[in-house]
Amino acid sequence: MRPREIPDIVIRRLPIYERTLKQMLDAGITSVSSEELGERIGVTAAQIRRDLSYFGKFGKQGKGYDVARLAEAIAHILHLDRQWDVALAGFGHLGQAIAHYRGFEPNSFRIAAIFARNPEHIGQQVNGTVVLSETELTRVIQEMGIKIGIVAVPAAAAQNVADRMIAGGVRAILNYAPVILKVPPSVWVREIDPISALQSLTYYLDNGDQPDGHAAASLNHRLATEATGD
Amino acid sequence: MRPREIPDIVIRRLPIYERTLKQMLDAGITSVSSEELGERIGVTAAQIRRDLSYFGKFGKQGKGYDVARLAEAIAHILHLDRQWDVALAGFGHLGQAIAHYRGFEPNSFRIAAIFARNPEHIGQQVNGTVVLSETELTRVIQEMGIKIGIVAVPAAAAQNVADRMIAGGVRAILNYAPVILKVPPSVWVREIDPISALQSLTYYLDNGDQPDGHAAASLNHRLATEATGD
DNA sequence: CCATGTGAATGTTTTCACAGCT
DNA sequence: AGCTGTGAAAACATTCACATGG
Repeated sequence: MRPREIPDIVIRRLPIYERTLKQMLDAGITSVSSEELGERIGVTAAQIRRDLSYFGKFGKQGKGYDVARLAEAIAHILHLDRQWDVALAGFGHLGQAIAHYRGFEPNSFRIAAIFARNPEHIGQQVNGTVVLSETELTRVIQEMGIKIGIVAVPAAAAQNVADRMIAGGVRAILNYAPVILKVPPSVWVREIDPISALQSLTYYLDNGDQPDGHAAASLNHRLATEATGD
Repeated sequence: MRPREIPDIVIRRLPIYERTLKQMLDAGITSVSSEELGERIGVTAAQIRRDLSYFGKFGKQGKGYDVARLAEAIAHILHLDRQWDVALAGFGHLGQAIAHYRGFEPNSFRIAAIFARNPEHIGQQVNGTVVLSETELTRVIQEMGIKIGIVAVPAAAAQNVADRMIAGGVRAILNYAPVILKVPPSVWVREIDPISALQSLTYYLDNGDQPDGHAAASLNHRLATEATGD
């Protein structure tokens, strides 16, 4: 029998838990209750306890959770206790911002390959990674065994780039292009879509309504929407 | 009595419907069934019909929907039938990528003010918008009547920037910083969090599991993930 | 006959509330 | 006394399935 199916919505909350625990650890906090953690994150204590219960028992009754231990446990569940090579396709303003971002390395990722179409970009280096021609995309991804791709090319090129990443062995894609990618069932996609996010925010503006269910919607809403960056 | 409360999850799907309809229009398609639209987007036909039913009747039995008319109706619901001024805080690699992005104008937004801390950036122009000192943030936002802010500053500065945007009158924030912003109930926040997205993807990699519920999870998952406001 | 719009059924996620352990 | 982990209940979201109207 299967260990029980874990809802994707739960998986999407775990990185926030892990990040918050690491921040607490940096602040010298070594123990935390679900109540306290929930307050920092903006979710209920019950939700945190329920989410964690899918994976085991990490707390001590009457005491709470050991911050370091729980952070490690979640990192392990998410396979963050190793470094993942990522392939970046696209080197326009967005791709360059992604390539320069220093938040990947401390969080288990490394931009291990960058692909551009513009000949002027090919050969440039960012953080020690050389920009390659996008014609090499499938081959290099395959040879390097890369399983994660970031699509930061214009909408019109996104599906083609995704297809070629998948042909090279990519199984997870972070898509910044405003397009719904068609991928086989073995491939996971998360969308980063700031325009959609803004367009849904305007619904609540200027019509005199107060948003309601505000606090509750917070993290869940974010997780549901997967958004984008830019 | 209130017109009935519309779930935020529904609001978050509308921009995708609108975008897809506009793409179809560009392709010369003038009529569409919920079945066909759902297939393009990756959701069920029933979901599209249910979502639209919160707002009225837009289709013709036996015929489907008029693409242009439905796109306009959704744009109207989301208040996209006007242009929204947006304030951008942060002008590092990410902020510059956002400032240069050409996708705002055609989608009802305009980066109307940019704020930086680095003196070398202040005074620069991007698409006709001058970069101002972040010390001016609250005053300028207030004077310009800006209601939407984009936070693209380092994590440590994000809460302070958000507070000052809100003091200036901002009611909706797109947050790129990896921090949970604390905001009053009258303010909505959506998170753009690529690191979290990647960290949830790795759960599914390398453990031999096939993703399941994949197709169904797609759009909903993305929507669920974005978080915020509340 | 086709496809919408929607009650009813089903499925999923969150919250309640408390037994049980420290 | 305090807080976890979890059955059970409630709330929420999706899908079914069909009456209805073009």
